[in-house]
Amino acid sequence: MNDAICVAIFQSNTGFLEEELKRVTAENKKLAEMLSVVCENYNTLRNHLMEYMRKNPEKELSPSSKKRKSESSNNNCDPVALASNNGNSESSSTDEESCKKPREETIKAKTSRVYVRTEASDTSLIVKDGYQWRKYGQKVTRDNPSPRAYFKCSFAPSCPVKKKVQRSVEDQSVLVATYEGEHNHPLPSQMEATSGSNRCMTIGSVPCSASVSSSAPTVTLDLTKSKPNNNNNDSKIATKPKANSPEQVPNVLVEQMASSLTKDPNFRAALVAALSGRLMHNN
DNA sequence: CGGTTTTGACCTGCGC
DNA sequence: GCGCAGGTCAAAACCG
Repeated sequence: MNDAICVAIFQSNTGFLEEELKRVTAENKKLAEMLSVVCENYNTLRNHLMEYMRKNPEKELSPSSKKRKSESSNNNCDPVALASNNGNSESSSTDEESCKKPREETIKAKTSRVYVRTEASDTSLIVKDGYQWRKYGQKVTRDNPSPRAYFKCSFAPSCPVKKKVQRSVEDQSVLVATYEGEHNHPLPSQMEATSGSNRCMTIGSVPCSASVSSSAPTVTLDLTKSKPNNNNNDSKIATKPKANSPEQVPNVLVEQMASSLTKDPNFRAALVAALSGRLMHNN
């Protein structure tokens, strides 16, 4: 009799574990698909850049008679940064260093840029990255008809991080978020996740969070899928016409980006928060 | 009522 | 020195 109970318990546990294994496998697959989408977006942008540069070979050299700062060349041609980086946003900072005054070098400890794809109809300049931001200004800049919004991190009063968000000139559905400085506090959503209530980080809803480390690749996120179902996410995320099929993405590149992402502590923290949040939610 | 957003004014750096 | 453009401030409006 006891044996029968033990067997029943064992079988139910096995079933549960199998179920869990299937779920984790599916989740793993989902993450791999997300990564390939990131690669795909990268390639799309790069192709756009190549095409653009082919069509306007000299335009780059004379954007306007006035070039106030190196940043202007840095800021408005996002795909340039993307492509020239070849997946490494460090090049943008080397650009800055090459032509920046020492004063700025000392002030700007770390800058990084994140590309977020949103609905074209979405006029808000909100990039959900897990942190709390307070908007302190908005300005229409010369090189871009869409306004640029200025944010400060409001989670910690002493946090020096600032963020600029502006729509890409090339693609209005892409938000370009430029981060300056480093957070001196943990990710708020991560804290919430560990306390059992993550507010916005779920894998299925595709990331409110993007890596902002300047040593990490520039990342394009696709938020056009507002809320795919957690469990049957078919991951047809990219909405733009495809320049490259996922099969064309070189494995080396995928691996390179994957390793860059996994090396980034911010990304890992966000991923852990998201996963733990989901697991807790499921259990 | 406190926090956030909006928005015009102001400050600052840069090119001419 | 002047004008322009980006960045920031701060008062008012807004919102939960």
